[in-house]
Amino acid sequence: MAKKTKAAISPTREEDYAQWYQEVIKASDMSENSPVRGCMVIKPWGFAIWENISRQMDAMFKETGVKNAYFPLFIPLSYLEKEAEHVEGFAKECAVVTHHKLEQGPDGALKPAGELAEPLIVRPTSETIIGESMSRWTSSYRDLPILLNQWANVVRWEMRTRMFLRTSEFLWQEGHTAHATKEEAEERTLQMLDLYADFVENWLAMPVIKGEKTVSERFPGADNTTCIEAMMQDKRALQAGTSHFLGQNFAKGSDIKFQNEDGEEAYAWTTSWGTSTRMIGGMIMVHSDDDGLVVPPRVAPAHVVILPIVKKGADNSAVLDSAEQLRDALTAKDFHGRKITVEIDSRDIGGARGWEWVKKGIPVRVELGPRDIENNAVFMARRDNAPNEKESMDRNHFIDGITDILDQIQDNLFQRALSFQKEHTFSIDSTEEFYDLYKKAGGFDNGAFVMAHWCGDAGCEEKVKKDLSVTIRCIPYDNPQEEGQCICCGGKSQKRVLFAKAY
RNA sequence: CGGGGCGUAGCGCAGUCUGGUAGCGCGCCUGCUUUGGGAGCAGGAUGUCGGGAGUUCGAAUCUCUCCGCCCCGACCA
Repeated sequence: MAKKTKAAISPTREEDYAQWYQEVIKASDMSENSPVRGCMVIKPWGFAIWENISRQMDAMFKETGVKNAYFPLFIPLSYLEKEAEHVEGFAKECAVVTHHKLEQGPDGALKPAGELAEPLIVRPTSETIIGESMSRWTSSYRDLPILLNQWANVVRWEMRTRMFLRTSEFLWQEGHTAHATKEEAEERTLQMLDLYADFVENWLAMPVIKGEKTVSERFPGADNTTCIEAMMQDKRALQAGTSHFLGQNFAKGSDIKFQNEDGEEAYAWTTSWGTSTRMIGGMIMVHSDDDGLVVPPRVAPAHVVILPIVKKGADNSAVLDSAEQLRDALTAKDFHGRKITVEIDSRDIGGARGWEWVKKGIPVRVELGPRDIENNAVFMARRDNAPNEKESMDRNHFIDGITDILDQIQDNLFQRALSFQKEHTFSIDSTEEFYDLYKKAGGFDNGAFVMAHWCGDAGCEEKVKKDLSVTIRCIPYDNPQEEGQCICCGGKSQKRVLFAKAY
């Protein structure tokens, strides 16, 4: 008799959320720690999710006229100094290259040699080096706008790292645009924010709240930072993407000038916007459960796993042939621009086989044995249902309906996450109630998203942060103008903002 | 970077206090029996005990030092 285990992942979310997160990643075989501090190895199952994310986002960017380019990994140290706030924001966490070769000492050990005249930093973000190019490419208003994106790795020497959420090196895309007018740049900033929200909601099935950062939370050097914030299952917020209106700050720093229609010299208006492998961390924390990873079908590495019921020593060729035919019938179909991807796992390892796929979060599992073949049926389980919830289905119905099933799972995951977010979002007007809610927050229960009034004063923002470790995640666009009193000082406020504990 | 915990087989851990042959469970390999949701029995393989230095006849165990991981903070473009 099999041992009874309630959940495939130990500890459960409730028992130890941080540890659960680590275990989900390990059990799903997405990634692992590397020998390099703070850097992870992304394994095929994890990288396939990133490939699906980047393929789709890339197509969406291009639909808006953005073109891809590539800029160097190394940035001259002096470039970082071009924008004052930018230096302040980044200098402390940069990897610096000071030498260009190694020499073997008498003891055989390799030592850096050949010191560089000017040190290079490994890019933490590329505004400054892309700005340098843009300044040379821009002389007339006819050269604008410049709409660029690059898929790249960046390095930020973080003090505390967590897989996918914050690693020293991470993969991302960074868009950089330059425009002739302020209005056009602001429009682009919001256009990309909307694109991010669209992608994250429809592909990662994560509901988000769009808004603007407060001054203290802005990107260093930006005039405005917009973001999308999502709620994790521990009720903490995760920023899933940002889009910045940089004003003319970087244009002035990098000398991005052009002559306008009146023949006058003007600085360009620039934007930058980015999303990273951090989205995968968010996806894990929004959808996964105590049985492991749950991946939305649209970004899943594979959609279906077929588990043929094989007997050791017996002639399994009929079952295996039937499995291959089923795979061929499924892979002939398209699902949102990608062929249905099918795995066949015919290992003879008993029930552990099915659990492995549960833990990997594959959307659909299909058992196929002699009885099913006799009845022209399949035994199907969905990852958005309990692991033991399975149904026998007519094989042809299954094949014809597979894209509908996947769409249902995708939709179900989104609706589930949306309900969760709504259930844990409150409007609060009483300071006491606000403090009570967050004072007991920790571990699995980090309170809620709270929509509360804020007077706009940085001191109030700071006080709440100091008292409760709760920050203003954003000033949501969807919140209406309304009279109210600041949750901290009682001063006048025109709008509710989003408070939460954050990752 | 501050506080705490930890590092022993692929994974999870005991052994460390009190120095004396390297252990357990799972996994893996082989065989037989099983098989529609984490199988059973038997046999077997696998270790620079995180690295370095020291104390000692002898170090996983004691001392120093470095590295890494996890948690809580600070920081987080």
